[in-house]
Amino acid sequence: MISKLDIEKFLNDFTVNCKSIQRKNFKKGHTITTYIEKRNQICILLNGEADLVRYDLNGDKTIIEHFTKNDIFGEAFYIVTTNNELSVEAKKNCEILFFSYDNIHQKCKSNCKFHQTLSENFASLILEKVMLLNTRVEILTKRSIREKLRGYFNILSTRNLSRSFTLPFSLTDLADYLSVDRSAMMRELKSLKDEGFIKKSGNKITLLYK
Amino acid sequence: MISKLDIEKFLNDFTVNCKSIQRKNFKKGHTITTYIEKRNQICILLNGEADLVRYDLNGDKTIIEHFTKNDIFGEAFYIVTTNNELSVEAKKNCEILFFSYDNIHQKCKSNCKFHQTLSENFASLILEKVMLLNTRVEILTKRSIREKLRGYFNILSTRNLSRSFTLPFSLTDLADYLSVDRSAMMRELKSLKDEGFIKKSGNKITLLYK
DNA sequence: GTTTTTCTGTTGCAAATGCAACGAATATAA
DNA sequence: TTATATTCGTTGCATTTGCAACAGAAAAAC
Repeated sequence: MISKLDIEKFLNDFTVNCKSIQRKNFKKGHTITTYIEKRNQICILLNGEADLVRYDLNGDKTIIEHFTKNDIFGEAFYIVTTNNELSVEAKKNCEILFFSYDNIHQKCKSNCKFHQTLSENFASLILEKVMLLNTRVEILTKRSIREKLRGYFNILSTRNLSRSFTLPFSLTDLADYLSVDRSAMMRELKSLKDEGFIKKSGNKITLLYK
Repeated sequence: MISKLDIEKFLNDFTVNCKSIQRKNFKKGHTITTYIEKRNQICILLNGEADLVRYDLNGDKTIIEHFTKNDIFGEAFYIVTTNNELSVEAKKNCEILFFSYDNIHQKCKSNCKFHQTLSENFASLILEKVMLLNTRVEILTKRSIREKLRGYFNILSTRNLSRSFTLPFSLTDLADYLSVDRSAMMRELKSLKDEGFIKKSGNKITLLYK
């Protein structure tokens, strides 16, 4: 089963000279791609950080997903409706691998080894995405900010095999990830601290009770 | 690309006598499976309806996913942590196909045609799940009940190629799907109706404005 | 056909959340 | 190093949302 890290390994081992796979660079702040038409595009973020964002009719911006190194994304995963105007924005300088879902299982003319490996392991790659999405849904379905925070902290704690962990992004972004108001979240963090459930210094959290 | 409907076709065409794929029936109200240990189990709901539910520490029940005919689910899609106690409950009599992720790509000894087809099309099956989850996340990230309702209605309307559509489940379940309080949602539905955004009779909705 | 259960529609009230705004602290760019 | 932008931490206040409760409608079970 291929993991996120293995992508890197394969890229190092085999030169990508296959025409159906493209590699591009984007500067911070630029738009990497938009989900408008159905081109079945799939992208892998090799380096940098990017957000999948939605702009509401009233101009409000919402971060739907946050991508880090080796994350997989693209409009191929979305049912594009006219109501959604989704785009992926580079939060730092990004290096992206583009290819199409349609030719993923086709034999590559240049007999490119990376293409072959990608095809063989595509299922596992998506499976990881499913797991991430399931985690996100489980947190988003919690009814209160407190429950969302505790749910997310528990996951981070389990992942880290420790009661202490560092948040993978800023508190501002955390509020976006949990889809709650930042100040309300800060208030709740303070309560959790005051009531002795967590210890917090900057972005480092320690769970005190189970 | 295999679709949900094709599963049915394959089941009709080929008898499933492969040992690594099991078929079981469950009566309404019974537990189909639990996500506790990591057995990499994958299930396909052939008939009936089921819910993936979570029981909180205080006993509250939350519906995380609702499955209908030919949906795919299972603990293989979850990062199981000790904090989650997830189980799948039959809401109606259910017929389920069980198999393991581990042996999905292994050659089946009985040379079973279904197994082979499943293996070849597994990626597409999961891809559909990703799309469903993305839709769900997009709705859950909306900040107000009104926005959630409008977002969901827009999706149903687009899917149906019409401004009128029937909700795929009860209003009680809709509240669960949107992860909001039912009475608060009813209040919001009433406002939407009173303000002329929608027309509603029972479970049939018509969008009046864009 | 009758009983039992679930679902719908509503409301008053309490509690949680979002909004706006601010200075201080950090981080990033020039 | 200084200037500029972003993030953090906090608060008062308005609004939304959740909770509890109930009666009638509809659906399911018997």
